[in-house]
Amino acid sequence: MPEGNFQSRWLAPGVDDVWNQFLTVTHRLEHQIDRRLQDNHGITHTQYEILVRLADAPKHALRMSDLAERIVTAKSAVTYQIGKLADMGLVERHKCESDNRGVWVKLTDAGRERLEKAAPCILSLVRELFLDAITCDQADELNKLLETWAGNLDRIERGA
Amino acid sequence: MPEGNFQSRWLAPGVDDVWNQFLTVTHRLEHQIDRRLQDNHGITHTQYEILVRLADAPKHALRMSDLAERIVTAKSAVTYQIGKLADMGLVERHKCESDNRGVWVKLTDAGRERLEKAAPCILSLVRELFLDAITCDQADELNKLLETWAGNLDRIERGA
DNA sequence: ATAAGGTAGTTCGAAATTGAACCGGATCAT
DNA sequence: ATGATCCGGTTCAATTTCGAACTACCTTAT
Repeated sequence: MPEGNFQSRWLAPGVDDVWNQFLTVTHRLEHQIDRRLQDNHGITHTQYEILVRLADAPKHALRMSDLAERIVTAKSAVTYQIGKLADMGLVERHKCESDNRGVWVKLTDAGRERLEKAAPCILSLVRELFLDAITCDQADELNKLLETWAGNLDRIERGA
Repeated sequence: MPEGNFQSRWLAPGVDDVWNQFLTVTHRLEHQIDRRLQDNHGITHTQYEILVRLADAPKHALRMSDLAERIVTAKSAVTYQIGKLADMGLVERHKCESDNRGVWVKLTDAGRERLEKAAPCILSLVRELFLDAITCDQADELNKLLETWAGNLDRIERGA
């Protein structure tokens, strides 16, 4: 650390930029998606994600914990959001027969409709911003990277 | 949409997975970083980012607005966080001579020290999780993608 | 059977983020 | 210069998130 200058390049040059760019870009992506979803369809990105997960699930229903795991948030946040979505009529809670502690969350018809209306809008944005820039080869490459990162995260989360 | 089944594959197969994985992985990455930073160094990821930006800036100082732009949050959030960091003594506010409305935020010595202690910890995590998985070629490739995405975001933010 | 420990979900309080409203201080026209 | 407008930053209320504590239920071992 010569002449009192602060160490501003933290990693190998170039690599350090990748990380910074990565953070910035992901923030900006989330921002844009959130804004468009909110403006045009009255739901947040989190809520949209919940609807998508439910739509993808068999019988369009999931347990609270599964939902929490899939959208990567605290259980309490899921309780909160499902409360809001239920108030909007987009989702319903059902008793779980096999486990009396459990709750099934099910997409309602209104929820499905809302999602079907929102999805094209948001997907066109995702394409425009994110996917159109990627060739098939790059998508494969990126996918490999994401798998690796996911694996690393599994390991760390287990180990820590 | 045959036999009432919901359209669960939104994009071309594979591509759609990339997007989902991308969201999940970024969330999990942020989570891990936040947790480690909080547990070991008593600052949040946002606060860490602010310290880094200040350290990188000439004279270790930035204007509030610049900071807001760089860490991609609302101005009010920056006001809030700088308040906290100032309470912790990691940062100082200074009058701006050239513009009496303005505020310079400057890293204090304590702030620099805190950052120097936290950086290796968080960087080793970033390496372990994120960077070690990348070859130089992949880093270049990823960098190109990020540039493109950033460009797209510029365009959209301008246009919308 | 029953006690011990684990799990599902909610509740609660604290912290963070946002957008809108606001307050000067600048800037630019006439 | 002076009035209109713009810009930097703060304040405020509303929303969201998190973690810890809690309740109720399940599971397992003895």
